[in-house]
Amino acid sequence: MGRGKVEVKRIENPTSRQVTFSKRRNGLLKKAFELSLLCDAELALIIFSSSGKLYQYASHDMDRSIVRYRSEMGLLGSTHNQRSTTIEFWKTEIEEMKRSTETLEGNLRNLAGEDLSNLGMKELRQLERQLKIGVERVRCKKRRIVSEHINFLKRRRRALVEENTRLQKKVKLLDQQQEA
Amino acid sequence: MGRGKVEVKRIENPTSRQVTFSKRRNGLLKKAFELSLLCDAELALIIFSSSGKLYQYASHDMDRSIVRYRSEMGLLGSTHNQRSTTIEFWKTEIEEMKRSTETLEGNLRNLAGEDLSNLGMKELRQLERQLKIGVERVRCKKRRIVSEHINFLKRRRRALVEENTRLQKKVKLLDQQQEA
DNA sequence: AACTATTGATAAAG
DNA sequence: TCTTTATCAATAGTT
Repeated sequence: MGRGKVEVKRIENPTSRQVTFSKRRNGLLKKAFELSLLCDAELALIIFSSSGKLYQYASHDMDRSIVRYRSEMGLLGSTHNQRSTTIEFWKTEIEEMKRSTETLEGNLRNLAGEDLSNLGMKELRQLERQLKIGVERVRCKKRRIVSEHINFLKRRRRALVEENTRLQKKVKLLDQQQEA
Repeated sequence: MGRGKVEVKRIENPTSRQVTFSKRRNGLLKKAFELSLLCDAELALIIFSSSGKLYQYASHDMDRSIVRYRSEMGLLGSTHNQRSTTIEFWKTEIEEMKRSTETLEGNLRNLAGEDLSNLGMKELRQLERQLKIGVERVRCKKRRIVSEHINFLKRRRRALVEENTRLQKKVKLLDQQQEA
């Protein structure tokens, strides 16, 4: 995709390697994001450039995904390690969880509109959109509840009207019997 | 890239979601491979389908990349603790963290307007209020950013106007000197 | 799974 | 690094 097809092998020219890295990295991150969103998948992507710089994308939370990966793999190749079933193991588990908790709390604060200091315009726009969607969903749910309640009341009223009619007839009948 | 552009949001139809997942997953894995090869980068990619199946790609070695990622992210201090603590203690710690994580995730889903099924009218009202506050805070922050930017531009403009005036004077002066 | 019409990604150039 | 443009690659919809 570009002018002339490219052979898939290490690009020797450092400059064009860097340029290509930058472009393709962005493309890959975008596609990772789209895949997770479109298909409701959990993605974790770690990229180290040849110069050692880190780039990453995690649809949910990097640490959680890593833990999930580990446990998934653990089930498959469980033969080998006696699992250093020691405090060390649990310690790392806890550290992972703590970090992921912090991330979650950060997201939560953002959604509550707190702690917006280090967000840029782009993030703010996205956040606003997300919040609006949330409001709309909540309103929708409220409407449904109200509507259901109204329907319930309507049915109840109809039943009462019918009951009433029946009783009136009965009364009339009884009156006639008494007159006779 | 396909017939008709596609909105980047969760595909509701399960069949086409699955098909798209399959196609895009392969595309993503291929691109990840190409990036690592072309640009000599270290890549680690973990994918969980919505049904929980694991797919992965690692240019070097998944565990190595994860370790590198962790060290890059700055392992939380956690140098070492006294060994006085028992495994039981850590276990309960973990249980607590898991529970708090679940709560946090629940709140997060609520705030995103997902999973409202077990909320009553009262909770919904509160949630809506919270979301509205969030939206207002985000808008406020946005306004502040825009306003600051405008002020910056105004200052800049004023400075330029002054500069301009000064230069015009200078030019006029030079012209007069030349004429003389 | 295979086929294409289209969109999307990106190599090269500026 | 950004933009533009020409081309190739990925894939959405269809069979």
